[in-house]
Amino acid sequence: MPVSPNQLQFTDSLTRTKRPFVPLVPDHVGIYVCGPTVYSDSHLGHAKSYVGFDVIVRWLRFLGYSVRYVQNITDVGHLTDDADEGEDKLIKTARLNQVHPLELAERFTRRYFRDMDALGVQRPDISPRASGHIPEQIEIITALIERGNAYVVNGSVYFSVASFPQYGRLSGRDVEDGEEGHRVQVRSEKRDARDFALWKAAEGGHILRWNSPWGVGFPGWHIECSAMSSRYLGESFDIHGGGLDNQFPHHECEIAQSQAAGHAFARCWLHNNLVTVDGRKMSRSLGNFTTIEQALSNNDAAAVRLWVLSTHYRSPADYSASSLTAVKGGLDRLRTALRGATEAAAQASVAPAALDASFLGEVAAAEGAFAAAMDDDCNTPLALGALFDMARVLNTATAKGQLSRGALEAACQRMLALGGTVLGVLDAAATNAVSADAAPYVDLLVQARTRLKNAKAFEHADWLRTELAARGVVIEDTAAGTRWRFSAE
RNA sequence: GGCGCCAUAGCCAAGCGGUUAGGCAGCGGAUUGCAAAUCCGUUCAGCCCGGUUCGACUCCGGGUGGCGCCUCCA
Repeated sequence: MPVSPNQLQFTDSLTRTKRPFVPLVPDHVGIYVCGPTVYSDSHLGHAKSYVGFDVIVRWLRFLGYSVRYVQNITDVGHLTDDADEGEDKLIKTARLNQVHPLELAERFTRRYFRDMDALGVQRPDISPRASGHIPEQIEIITALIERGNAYVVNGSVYFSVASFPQYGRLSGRDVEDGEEGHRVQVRSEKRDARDFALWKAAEGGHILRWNSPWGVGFPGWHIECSAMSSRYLGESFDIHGGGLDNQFPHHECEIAQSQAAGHAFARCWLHNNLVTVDGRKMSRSLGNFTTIEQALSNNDAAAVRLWVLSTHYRSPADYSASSLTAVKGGLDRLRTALRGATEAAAQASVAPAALDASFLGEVAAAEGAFAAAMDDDCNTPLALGALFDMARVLNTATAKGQLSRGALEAACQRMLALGGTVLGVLDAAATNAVSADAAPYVDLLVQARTRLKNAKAFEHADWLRTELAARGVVIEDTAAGTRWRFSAE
C-alpha cells in the first residue's frame, strides 16, 4: 500500500526538470542501471553509484511499488580508449594476466557482488551479462541496418548519427555538423566521425568472437544496454540510471540505437554524480581510488553507506578519511538512540501512558519529514536530518521513561524501517558486526571494572575504561547499571 | 575551444524570497565518583559586483574560482 506515491518526484536528466514520477504500469516500476565493466576491483565511486540506486529502489519498494531492477555486467565490447579504435578492456587485462577474458570477468563479477553484499546493497533482480546476449544485440543491429540507421563496412557495423537528429539531446550538446576542429581525425572506416560501432569485425587473434550476419566479430559497448533493457523491461520502461560519466557518449548512444530501432526506451533518466578525491574525480584510470575492499577493511559498512547518503546522489562527494570519520559520530548517535529506546521499551509498562500520544506525534512528524525528503528526488541528506530528529525524540523519551511499551516499540519499529529498510544503515542489533566475537571477553572486563568501582578503586576502574576506549569500546554507567558498545568504525 | 554543474559557517551538507535544517567539531549548563551517553543553551554562514523586491543565502545579469563531460571510467 503506497504511502505517498503521488508525491514522488525525480529529476530527469533528459528534460532537466524535476517532475512527478508516474510509472508506465500502475504500481510497477522497471528500472535499468548501467553496471560495472568487470576487469578490476570496484572502488568508492561504484559504492556511491550503487548504494545510491539501491536506496532509490528500496524507497520505491517501501512506497509499495513492485520493482524489477535490472543491472548489466559488461564483459565484452568495452574498449580501452577511442570508442571504436581501442582494445577491449577485458581482453587486454586478461592477456596481461594470462587468463581467458571471461575467466577474468567471472572473477571480478564475483568480487563485485561480494563488495556490494558487504555494503548492504540489495542485489538487482536480473544481472544480465553482455556476452550472454549476443543474439539480442545482433537482432537490434539488424533492425537498425534495415531501417537505414546503420551501415556495414568491412564486417563492422556503425550507427549513423546523422540519421538520428535527436542525438545530443541527453547530454545537451549541439552535434549538428562536425565542429570538431580540435579533435584529430583518426584514420577510420566510419563515414562520420560521430558514428559509433555497433559491431566490430574480429581481428585474427581476437579471443571473444561470435558469428554474425556480417562475419565473425563482437558487439560494441553501447548496444548491450539497449538489447538487455528491452529484453527484460520492454521497449519502453520507467527509469534508466547510471553514473554521470556515462551520460555521454554511452547513454546518448543507447537512446539513439533504441529509438532508431523503434523503441520508446527509458521514460526518465537518473544520473549519479561522482566521488572526488581532493576535488578530482576518483577513477580507475587516474589511479586515485580506494577500493571498496580497502574501505571496508577499516570502516563499518554502515558508515560507508552513511557517508554516501550524506550527499545527494546528484551532487559530487569528496572522499577523505576525515569525512568518513565525521560520519561515524552520527552513526553512533543513531544507534544509541535506537538501542536506548529498545531497552526502554523492554522495561516499560504495558499500560498506555499519558505522554504516548504526543510522543508518537513527534515520531510521526519526523517520519513525515523523512518521506517528504525521499519523495523529493531521493534527498537523502535531508531525510537524514529527519532521522536525526527522530533520534532526538527517542532519546528524550527514553530519558523521561514515562511511555508505554507499545509506544516505544512502535517508535523503534518506525526508526528501523527508515534507517534500516530504506537507508540500510541501521539494524535491530544497532551495533557493528565485530561485536559478536569479542563480546564475551569485553563483558568480562566490564564486570571486572564494575567490581573495582564497587570497591571504590576508581583509579583502577578508570584505567580499565581508558584502555577499553583505546580499543573502540565505550563504557556507559547508567542508573540501570554499566553497559558498553563498540564505537562506529 | 564547446556543453554542463557547483560555490553555504572550523569540517561535511540540505531546504527556503521574510520563520532553528541536520551531522561532526567547539563552548556553557544539567547529569555523573570522574567520565561516557543524553538533554538544554550557545559560538561560527551564504565567493565578488550589480539588478528585481517592502525584503534575497534563495530570483536575474556580470565577474571570479572549482569541477565534470567532449577518449575510457559508476
